Amino acid sequence: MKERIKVKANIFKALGHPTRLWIVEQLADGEKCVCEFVEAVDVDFSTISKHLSVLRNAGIVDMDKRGKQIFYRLTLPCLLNSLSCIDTLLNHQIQKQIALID
Amino acid sequence: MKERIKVKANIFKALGHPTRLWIVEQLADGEKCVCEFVEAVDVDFSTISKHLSVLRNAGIVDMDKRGKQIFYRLTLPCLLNSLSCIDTLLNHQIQKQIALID
DNA sequence: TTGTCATTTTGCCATTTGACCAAATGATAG
DNA sequence: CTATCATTTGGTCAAATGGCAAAATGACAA
Repeated sequence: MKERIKVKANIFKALGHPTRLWIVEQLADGEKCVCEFVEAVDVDFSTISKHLSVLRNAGIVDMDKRGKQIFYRLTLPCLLNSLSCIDTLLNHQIQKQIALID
Repeated sequence: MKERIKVKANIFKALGHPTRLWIVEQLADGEKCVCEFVEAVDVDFSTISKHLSVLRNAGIVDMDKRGKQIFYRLTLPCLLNSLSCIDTLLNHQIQKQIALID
């Protein structure tokens, strides 16, 4: 009961960083190699690796080693689709921020 | 695009703390007074208050002042219902943890 | 109005946790 | 062995957490 909510909060926490959320969204299309992430983001190689390990520990992604490269994929592809309410919330937030600028 | 993902990550981050996630789940039934949270959790009044402000800033809850008390409610009640995939993920995680103990 | 109590938020401080880079280590292909 | 791809470790700086005390806010009585 208490343990359950901790594990669940940990899943959300893992998604609660722009770079990690971006990685997860990239994986919506299918698996990707670590090197692809590194090319696209302007941070150190080790930083991406660390973010991937956070996602792994939260159980959001799985890894698959093939040859020299390591490929990551979502453990549950439904993850992003099921968050439509979060998107509604997001749109509210964006509107609010725009209102603040005006 | 980049701003969008930051705001979205912030919503997840807000949900990524056991106490805050617990609060959000309590609000599934409807609005609650701050004092009700404090009674149920063994932390300082100010700690709950701060968690509530994090949820407010993320746009997850709204507040409503009535008399001496302040009532909080979910801005979008769909929030909890739409997270079924997270629950599946959670069950996987729980199973994994149980497996580690055995 | 003035004072007081109850409810909640804020400010300040100490501790912990998280993020990032750089260097070191591990694993695998050629 | 060497080169390549990825993770781990160490150190440093920023952010999050939580407790305590003080400040706001509103209700209510004198």
